[in-house]
Amino acid sequence: MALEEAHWPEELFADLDRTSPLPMYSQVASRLESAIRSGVIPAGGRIESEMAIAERLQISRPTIRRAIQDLVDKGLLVRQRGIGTQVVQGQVERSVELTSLFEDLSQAGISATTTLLDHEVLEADEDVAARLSLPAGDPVLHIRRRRMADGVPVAVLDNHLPGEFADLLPASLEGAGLYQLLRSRGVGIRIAQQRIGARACTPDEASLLEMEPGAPVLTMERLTYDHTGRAIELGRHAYHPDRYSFSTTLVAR
Amino acid sequence: MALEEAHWPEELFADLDRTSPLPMYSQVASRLESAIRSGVIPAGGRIESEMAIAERLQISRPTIRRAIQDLVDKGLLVRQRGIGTQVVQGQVERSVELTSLFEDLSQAGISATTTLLDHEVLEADEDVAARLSLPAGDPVLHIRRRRMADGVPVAVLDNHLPGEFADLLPASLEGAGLYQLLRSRGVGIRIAQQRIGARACTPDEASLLEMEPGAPVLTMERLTYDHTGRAIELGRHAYHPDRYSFSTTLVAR
DNA sequence: GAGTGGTCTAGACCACCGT
DNA sequence: CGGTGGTCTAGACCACTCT
Repeated sequence: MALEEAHWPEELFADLDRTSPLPMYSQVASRLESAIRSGVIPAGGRIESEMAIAERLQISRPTIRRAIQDLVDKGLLVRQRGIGTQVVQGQVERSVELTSLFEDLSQAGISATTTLLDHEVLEADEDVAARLSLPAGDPVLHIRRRRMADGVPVAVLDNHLPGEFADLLPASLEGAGLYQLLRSRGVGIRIAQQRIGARACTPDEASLLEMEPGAPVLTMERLTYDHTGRAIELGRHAYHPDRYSFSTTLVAR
Repeated sequence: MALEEAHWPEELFADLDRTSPLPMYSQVASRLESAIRSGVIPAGGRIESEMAIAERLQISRPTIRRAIQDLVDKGLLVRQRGIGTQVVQGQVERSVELTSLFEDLSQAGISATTTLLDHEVLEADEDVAARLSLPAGDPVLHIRRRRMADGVPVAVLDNHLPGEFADLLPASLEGAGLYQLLRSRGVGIRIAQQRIGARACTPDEASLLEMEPGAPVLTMERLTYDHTGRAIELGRHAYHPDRYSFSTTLVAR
């Protein structure tokens, strides 16, 4: 039985721009990705070989290879030596990148609002200090917020940050996401280690999230690092499980 | 203030083997990783430049670059153009790769045992069929298991697989992990899309997991694909939240 | 044997950072 | 300015699969 052959419309790579600040591998990957997501290249179908694409686009094989590898790492493509490269079957899920809850909601077209519940500078206890790679007793900013989506409470967010962020204004924290504020100060989140679990909600959370006391909440503890590898933020969050969940896609190397 | 300089013991890369079936980039990466995890290269410290390592090891820069990039993707290193490459601060967490619960437990030195609760061949309903990319009505194997760790119940695992796996023996399902059985049949899991949430447990789950009725459970729905991109398994699992949680580390690209 | 992806090489130019 | 990582090239050899 013959595998589906790949014949792509010529326009697919029509607007590649060698002078663009975007790297060529990125341009090729994004065009391939949209062709896959739109079904132009069908699920289960084979794509052309690396050499064939390289020759067609007049781009070297390593560059094409990198574009394809990026999509393999995203879980859209699968490769087999001696066979070729195929599109993964089944609908492709848009995976959660490293984003904040605020950005997740905004991107879904949902208006997110925030209520600031706590905003104080404390001396770091041993646990928080160790997580943030600070000496115990150093000042840390502690904030606690409630996040609503379209008027419905979704999560209670509890965060600790190094003392130098103590000047984050309460007003600004109600108007934007934390990562957004940090980015505007030149601090980009690069790495996040997180642990996801569940427990019964506290009485406090029950009233904030408008749940029955003792009802389940989804919890996430997240430690984030910036582009220099420095610990920036420790978050302990509780989510209303009917209104939020975590999606990821894993790819074996 | 001077940044910590990197002077590595000469033995670090002593046993690199060009004739090994393991690629050079993999050998270099694993040695760098253990040097970081063991503290030989301290947290926050800078490593040598790509060119310096390449010259020292007599390996080309692209190969060294790939080794380093693998560790960046794992969240162990951070790179800045014009500056160099540094180790991320804070203790490095061993992140969850694409593994099954059974393997997770085994690797932690915990003895995992399984009780088979259900084992039947059904006609796929529309939902299951769509997820597995099968026509509705096709036969599918449905299994339900309870997983114990050191004699304590940890999770209830509910799975659907394409009908061709209907010959998986009940006995073998009690003695090994599902992925392990599939691998021994030549089916390797390559991609997993998963959604993690929480809810109150059912009465059935309460007795199986030895919990109070209505207590919170951590849930995961996972759809896995093999190396050819074909959907292999749909899992719906419920975990005792005091005995299991999910850890991941995300890296921005 | 022909074609595929997996690895590796030896260069090149660039953008960016520190001094 | 020299050094760093980011991108790109044009080859090469290999292991593997299908015919």
